[in-house]
Amino acid sequence: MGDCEQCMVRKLSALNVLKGEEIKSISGCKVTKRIKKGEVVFKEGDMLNGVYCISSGVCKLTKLTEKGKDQVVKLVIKGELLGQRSVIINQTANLTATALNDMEVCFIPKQEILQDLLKNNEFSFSVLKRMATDLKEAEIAIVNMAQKSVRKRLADIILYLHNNFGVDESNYLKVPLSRDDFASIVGTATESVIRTLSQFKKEGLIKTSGKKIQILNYDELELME
Amino acid sequence: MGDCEQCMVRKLSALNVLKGEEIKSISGCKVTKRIKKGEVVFKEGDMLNGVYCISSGVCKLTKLTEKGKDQVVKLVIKGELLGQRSVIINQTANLTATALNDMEVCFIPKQEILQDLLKNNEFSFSVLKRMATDLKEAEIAIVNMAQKSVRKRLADIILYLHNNFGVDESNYLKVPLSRDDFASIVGTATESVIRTLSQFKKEGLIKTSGKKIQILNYDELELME
DNA sequence: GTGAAACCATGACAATTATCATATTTTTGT
DNA sequence: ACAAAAATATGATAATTGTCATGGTTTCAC
Repeated sequence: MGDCEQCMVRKLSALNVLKGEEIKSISGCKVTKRIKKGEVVFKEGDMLNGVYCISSGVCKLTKLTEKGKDQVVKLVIKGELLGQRSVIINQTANLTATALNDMEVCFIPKQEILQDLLKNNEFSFSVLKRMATDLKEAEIAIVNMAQKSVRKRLADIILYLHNNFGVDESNYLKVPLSRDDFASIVGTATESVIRTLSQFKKEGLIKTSGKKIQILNYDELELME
Repeated sequence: MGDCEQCMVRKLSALNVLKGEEIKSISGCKVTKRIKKGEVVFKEGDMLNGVYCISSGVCKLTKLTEKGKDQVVKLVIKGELLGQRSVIINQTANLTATALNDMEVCFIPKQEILQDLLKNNEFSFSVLKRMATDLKEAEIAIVNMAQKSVRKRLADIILYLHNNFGVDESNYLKVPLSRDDFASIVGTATESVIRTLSQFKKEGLIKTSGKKIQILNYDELELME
């Protein structure tokens, strides 16, 4: 149960602009939770009683399609808030949040956040800016989904994982995604992912070891049309 | 040059929560513009000096892909603000706005909006709620792009146009989209749109007259998988 | 009104992606 | 360590979608 005032993660998030009093208040009512890999933080349709500030770990936000498949909409990382949108518009969650590795999150009750939003203009402007950025990214995602091939979308997500989540000591991507996860990010069949990764291997773009992936030719992945 | 205080369109928008003083100030500095069908309001990459409040007409927001195609991200209608995101995060426009029919818009300078956002908490919370809703819709669009067939996406947009923009006296869709526009909304080739519309005609789902489209079987368009 | 330009339509074919079947490998629980 | 379960891999084939070519229609400026 750390002190929010000192928390480095908070300083990365929209909560960074909160003042002493507000932070003390959050410190007093927040609840720290550990979430294991594969566990669900909240589900599409849940009414959220607060937001989650991610301290460590990575989480996927998915939406269930009519065919019963999951589609990943966004990967979320330390320093981002989960569930803020549902709290702001007071609706049930639009997406399901599932941990991709072990996570630590701080749960902050809804009324605490709403109170700060209404009182502290700098804070609501800060949340507004984050949301504007999220919206911009979502728009880009729409265009990519609509216009890029499965092959290119898969190359893109590999590069994205490399750039945003880094590599381990032997240069393999850190985030452990299954072929199924890749499929639901790219929006394609699992077999298509497997086939395309095999193709990438043949072309010397990547190499794999079990489910781990290492980039061999960054530039060509990026330049792929 | 109407008076914003009385403006019904403003009352539909996020500007509805502004108070007397603020509205008078906007009334004094806003500029009303007429934009003809096909004209560009602003272009991807432009630095916007304000936001546009749409009084009448419909406009498409597009993004240019690497292949040089336009992808429609959103259709925007009376009562919505254009360019708010760019103004809030102080970046160049991410999308191009083009009039689909003759439009009337009110241009409100950036500093006016920013000043109100920083001073009036109710206003920034109102904008925040709108943006949260936009984000939710964008997420749904990502899932639809990823998971639905061209055939279903085309059916969806026809239903959307019917529900949101209505029909004329002979039941044809009011918004005049070309096959090209449909293609860049659905994210497919123009020929695929034409073919699929022909298919819909054969199946008795729609009928056409020139470029105008009329829905004959709403339910089946909706139930299509 | 008329000719040019833009738009719509369809065929033929190629490329991409999905689906189903069936091995093989890796991971996991005990 | 070992069996069961899950995940990965690959082939065969079908369905969807894209591309190129070509011709007919509508729209619009003059």
